[in-house]
Amino acid sequence: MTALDAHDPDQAFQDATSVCDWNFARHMPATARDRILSAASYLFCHNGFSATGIDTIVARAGTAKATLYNHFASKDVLIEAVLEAEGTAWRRWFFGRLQQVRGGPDQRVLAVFDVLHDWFADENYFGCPFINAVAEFETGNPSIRAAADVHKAHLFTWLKAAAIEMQAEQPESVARAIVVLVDGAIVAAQHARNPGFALDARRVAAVYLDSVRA
Amino acid sequence: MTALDAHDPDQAFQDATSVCDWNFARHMPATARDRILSAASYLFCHNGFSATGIDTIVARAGTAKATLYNHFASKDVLIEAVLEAEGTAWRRWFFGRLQQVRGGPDQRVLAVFDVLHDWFADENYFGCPFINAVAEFETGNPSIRAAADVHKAHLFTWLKAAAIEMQAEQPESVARAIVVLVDGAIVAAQHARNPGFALDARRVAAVYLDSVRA
DNA sequence: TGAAAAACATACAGCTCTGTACAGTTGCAT
DNA sequence: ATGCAACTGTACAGAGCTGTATGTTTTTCA
Repeated sequence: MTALDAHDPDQAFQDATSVCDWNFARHMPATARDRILSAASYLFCHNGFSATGIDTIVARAGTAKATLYNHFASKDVLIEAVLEAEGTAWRRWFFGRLQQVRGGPDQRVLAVFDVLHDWFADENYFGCPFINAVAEFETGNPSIRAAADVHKAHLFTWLKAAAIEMQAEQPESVARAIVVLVDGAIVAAQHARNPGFALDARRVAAVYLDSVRA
Repeated sequence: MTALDAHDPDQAFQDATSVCDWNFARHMPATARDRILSAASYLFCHNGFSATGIDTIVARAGTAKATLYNHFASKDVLIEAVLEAEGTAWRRWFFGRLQQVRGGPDQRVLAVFDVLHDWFADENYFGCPFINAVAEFETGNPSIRAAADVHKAHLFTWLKAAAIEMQAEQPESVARAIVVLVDGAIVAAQHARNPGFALDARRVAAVYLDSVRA
């Protein structure tokens, strides 16, 4: 850990500024609140939620501990705020990329896995923060599960709309199938540190979508 | 938490004895070492690794703390031992179930998702311990990742053998695809608390296997 | 039966972590 | 310029957690 040289904010955000920008922590944050959110997000994703202490966060953010507790009532509240900020930024990036795709609904669904591939290839990819949070707080904090539910609902809704557009007979069933492929790619790529699982998932999705086309 | 009444070992294992037996913690353990492993496994899976303290483990196991440290040098060593024991028991159950399946290799691969469904339906299902452990110790303890790799390698090898048997052109590619579906089903079922995702994954796998049959 | 090994109960040392207190400093708007 | 709000730096209280020490009781096995 380099908690000491991270005392300088410029230094702290240097290694987080590269490749693509799915992570809101990439943008040099102006306010102290944003610096805290950004530092916490980086550390939570790298080292886990419980394993990351408040002192490490404020050291990386370059703020005083009192400032953190002025903005966030407790570590749990901070975790929820990080998940919400990270989720919002990720969805903006993800669905923004998908909006640029030309082609029919099935092409758009297949593009999901291309965008995932870019995500997985990032050096700062350590799995989906929501999946990791649910894994860590299994039966502990219910509001963390709720945040994950909201996040996953966005993807499900998008997929179901695409399935309807491609006139699938059971659009919810199609959406669930693609969700399984997305979650599986996320976890497999995280474990193997190999973005290629996105393309494996894509192959399967292509075959599957062929079978449900009206 | 019922750490107090769990002082009685019989009581402690009562709520863990039901349905099916993928979990070695189900069997009333004889030795103190097994009781510790079993209690730790239960608590780690329910509440997470960091969130579970040594005192809670020995309270549930009904042993003295010194006994725990006689058998396991540290909490990290205990975590590794739990993962190994849980992984061994799970694989014995899982592949044992698959060995009873009649039919060709594709029928055997599809049966994977039926067995997963039974796993997901268990009231003590809280996701795959290895996936959860990697999520929690992302960059922390390398030997935990190694244990997860070993576990996943067993499944991959089994799937690849089945793919070879069904004369797929690229058996490794087929195995990776099924791994994605398995991981996805595990995570989706864990998040939604809905075992049905195993059947969604199965539908997709059936279509996919049709497409790769020689 | 009797000695050795294992397990038990309890207390506690040492450390880390969360969250608070407080006095001093900066920045900004009117 | 001045007042206000936000931020800083440091210290510390309180709790919890890991791991150890010690003396007693139970189990094992020859």
